[in-house]
Amino acid sequence: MSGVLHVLLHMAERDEPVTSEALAKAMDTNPVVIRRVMAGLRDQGYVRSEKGHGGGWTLARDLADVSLRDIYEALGEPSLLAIGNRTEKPGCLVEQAVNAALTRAFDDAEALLLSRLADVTLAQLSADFHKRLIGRGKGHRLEVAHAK
Amino acid sequence: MSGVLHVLLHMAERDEPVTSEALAKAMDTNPVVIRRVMAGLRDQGYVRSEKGHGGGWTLARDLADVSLRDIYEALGEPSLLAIGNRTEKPGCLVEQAVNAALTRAFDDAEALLLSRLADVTLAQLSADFHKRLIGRGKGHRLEVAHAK
DNA sequence: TTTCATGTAACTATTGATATTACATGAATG
DNA sequence: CATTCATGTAATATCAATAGTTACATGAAA
Repeated sequence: MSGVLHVLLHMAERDEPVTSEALAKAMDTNPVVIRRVMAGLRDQGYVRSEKGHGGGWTLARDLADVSLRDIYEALGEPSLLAIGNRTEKPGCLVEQAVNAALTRAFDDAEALLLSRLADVTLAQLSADFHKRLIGRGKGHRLEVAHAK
Repeated sequence: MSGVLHVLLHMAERDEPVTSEALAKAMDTNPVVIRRVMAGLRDQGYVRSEKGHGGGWTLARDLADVSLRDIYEALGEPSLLAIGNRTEKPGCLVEQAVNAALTRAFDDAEALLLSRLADVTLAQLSADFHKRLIGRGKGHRLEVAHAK
């Protein structure tokens, strides 16, 4: 999630396509990992990919039209909470009582998180970034900001 | 978390100490795992352990005095969220903007979850269990409810 | 003094996430 | 039109965290 948003914002600062290799270097990972993740976003229409010379990844949507929740969903809605119920349909009544209470708490927290993510657009993140850029050197280019 | 609460409520239904072996069988795990987890709770004063014949684990506190958050903290406050920021103190301004937004959302969700856990006591869970018990066979004994 | 139970360190196994390798497809370039 | 560059994807490997196991020590009750 964090890494994907990072990548998307860097792409927004570019006119030409960015290769998986360049992104992988910046994120300190492997190009194939980038392709796997981006493939999901492409299938949902958030980015485009081009093969061959001058190819790579480009944004397919206006930043203002995409919320963090959109991205979360495009990533396949991975589980947000680190803990959960031991079993899903327990026969034991004790466990049923425990599950009921925990599920209530978990669901509420998850719902809040999702609504917070829905409140923030990529455009807002980009604006925040440009605000931070003022008064700093021009270290915003992908390769420079992530120099080894 | 789920498993620990389960164990504590079963212990509450008993007068004599419960052995790690009995609990392990019910939780479908190993006695040593039970001891490791319970040792933490004992150090925080929530349960007592006794060696030798007739030994095992007993509750050390009134169920009404213990909230789910207390148990969570006694377990060492494991991280609640499954996702987080890629790096903690990023030099990249893009990442700083991403982190700031995500951290806000994460912190809010975590705070809500903790407050929900603080609202529920073991006594409430026990009461819910006994309510569920009405109109059901007497399948509440540890070994019966968790028969293979 | 034997049995039962916890206490704990050390080790092993399992699992999920991430990374890597290998090869195929397709687009630009000279 | 062959070469280079880039993505697409399956198969495999690595790694770290969690859980489980073994082994042995301690102490209490029978």
